[in-house]
Amino acid sequence: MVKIASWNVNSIRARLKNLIEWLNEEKPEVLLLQETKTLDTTFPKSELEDLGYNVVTLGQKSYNGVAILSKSMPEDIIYCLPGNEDDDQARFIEATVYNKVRVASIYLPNGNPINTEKFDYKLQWMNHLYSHIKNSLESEEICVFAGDYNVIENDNDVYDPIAFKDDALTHNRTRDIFKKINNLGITNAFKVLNKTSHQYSYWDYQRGSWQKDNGLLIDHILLSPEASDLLLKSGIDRKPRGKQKASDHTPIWCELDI
DNA sequence: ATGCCAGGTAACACCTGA
Repeated sequence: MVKIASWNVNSIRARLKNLIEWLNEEKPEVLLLQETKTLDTTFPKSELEDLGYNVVTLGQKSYNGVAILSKSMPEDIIYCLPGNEDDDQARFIEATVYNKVRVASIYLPNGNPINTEKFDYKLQWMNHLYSHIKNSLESEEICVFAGDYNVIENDNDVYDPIAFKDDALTHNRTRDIFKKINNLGITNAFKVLNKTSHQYSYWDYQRGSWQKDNGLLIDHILLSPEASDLLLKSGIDRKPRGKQKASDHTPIWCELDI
């Protein structure tokens, strides 16, 4: 059994204590990180290596940043979304773990406000991701595309759909590309096993959103058919969001029969 | 319409996030 988790930590350095505590409790074999917000040179690599993880990072100063932690040695690492080589934002890293599982850590652009170049950038980035996933599926490998998608797939994934109309996370153009990705033959690891609606992975720091459960489901683990065949369990671990100095996102995870 | 909160950077204010 291999447990693969994804967590937007909102700064690896600010979250290191919480992260180490969670790794010691949950012991995932693989963790995909987003919004590490620091350069590769200032990433707290040795602290995580001390827990038995191999660490590969794509860092950036202040913003973005993704990483892969794996108890097996990551191989065949790519540091950019294929076809998007001109991107200057650190939002994608992918590697092979356990000799046969292709895992990608994805930090998809937020895209707000709509009707700006930020939204165009998001849609363009999503189109590159669609092409990459389409190409990857042709390999018939075990593929796990996980991360902060910044997509609210439907109105059951948001506490107040009215408040999020005209938002880049719910916009029809955003949802249309996400639907196209899912229609390639992808399985959403959380949703396929957890049918209750309004289960969230993100709660704003503001307005007491956590206390009121005013959340969003925007973190997703998407599986290729070969990965879906191995899916045992999945879930969202709400515990870290309730701690002191929490990230605004909480980990999402799945277990594969490997 | 704006700030609410949190993090980073740089400098004690401003940017970004979702």
